[in-house]
Amino acid sequence: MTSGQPLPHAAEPTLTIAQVVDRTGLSHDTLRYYEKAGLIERVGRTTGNQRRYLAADLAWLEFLIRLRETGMSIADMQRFAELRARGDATVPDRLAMLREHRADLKERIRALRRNAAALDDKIDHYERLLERPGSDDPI
Amino acid sequence: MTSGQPLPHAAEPTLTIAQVVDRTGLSHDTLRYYEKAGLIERVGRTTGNQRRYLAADLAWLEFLIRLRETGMSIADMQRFAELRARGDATVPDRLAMLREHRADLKERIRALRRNAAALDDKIDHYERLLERPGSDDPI
DNA sequence: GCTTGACCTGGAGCGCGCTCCAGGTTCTAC
DNA sequence: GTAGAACCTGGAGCGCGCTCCAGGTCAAGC
Repeated sequence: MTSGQPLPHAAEPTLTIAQVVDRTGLSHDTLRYYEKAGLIERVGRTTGNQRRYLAADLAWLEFLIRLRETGMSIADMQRFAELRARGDATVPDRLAMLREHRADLKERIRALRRNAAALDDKIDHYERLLERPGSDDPI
Repeated sequence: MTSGQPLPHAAEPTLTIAQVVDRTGLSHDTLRYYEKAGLIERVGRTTGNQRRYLAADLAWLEFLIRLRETGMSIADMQRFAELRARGDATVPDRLAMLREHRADLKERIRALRRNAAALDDKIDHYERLLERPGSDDPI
């Protein structure tokens, strides 16, 4: 039986801000901005006041990045982070937010696919225009 | 044989800016901004200097809206509009732009779908958390 | 003719999501 | 101990895509 759980009181490995920049692709400034904005709870510091990120911080950042990439605003991410900070009692609210975000996202994906199809048609039109020049060029 | 072509010298019907606002969903200010930015060629005016849009203007605006909805920047739309203004010789360039835009768009759609799937997983996680409270809540 | 609402212009302002800066502190390697 | 890199803070600035404003002109209905 291997030990899968972290040892209690074992010093958890931490990451400097530069390491988090490397792993997430976020900039130093964005990481500080997210912290200042309350998207991420105040990260632990060394005695010299330098940030040290835990694996859990990284996982949360990666989740935030996913929310951002799917078009969630900073304001909504702030709401979500605030709910999360209030603990398990807010799980239903968080679930509702995620479900709504997912519904929006899927609708946006559908709209993009419709637009992509229309773009395909426009491209076909231009291709025909190249083959048979002199036809009308409405656009 | 019905006459499918517009009669030469027939007064083409025109639209006021308010009518174009209604049909496109763009605001007065956005329409003026697009014209100032060169996205749309200077629209015809009445003797009193008020804009009158032609059906072709509307079609072009609708195309611009599609480009915008698929994430094209104003700067790229300006490039496209400029090529269009230079005439048929630029069709190959326009086609290249549209093909590249389509490739970007399809990649973004794929990324969104991946993120949507991950969001589904996260929602499943929260749903299980609601059913069996007390489990770990990593996020 | 008058009123009222639609329209015109140039330019300033705004909300978003960062990004940059100045000036100082801390850490690491030698 | 020291140099140089990494890090800290508050706050200003920026690029994008509009949006608003002031101060005027024009048009349609009575």
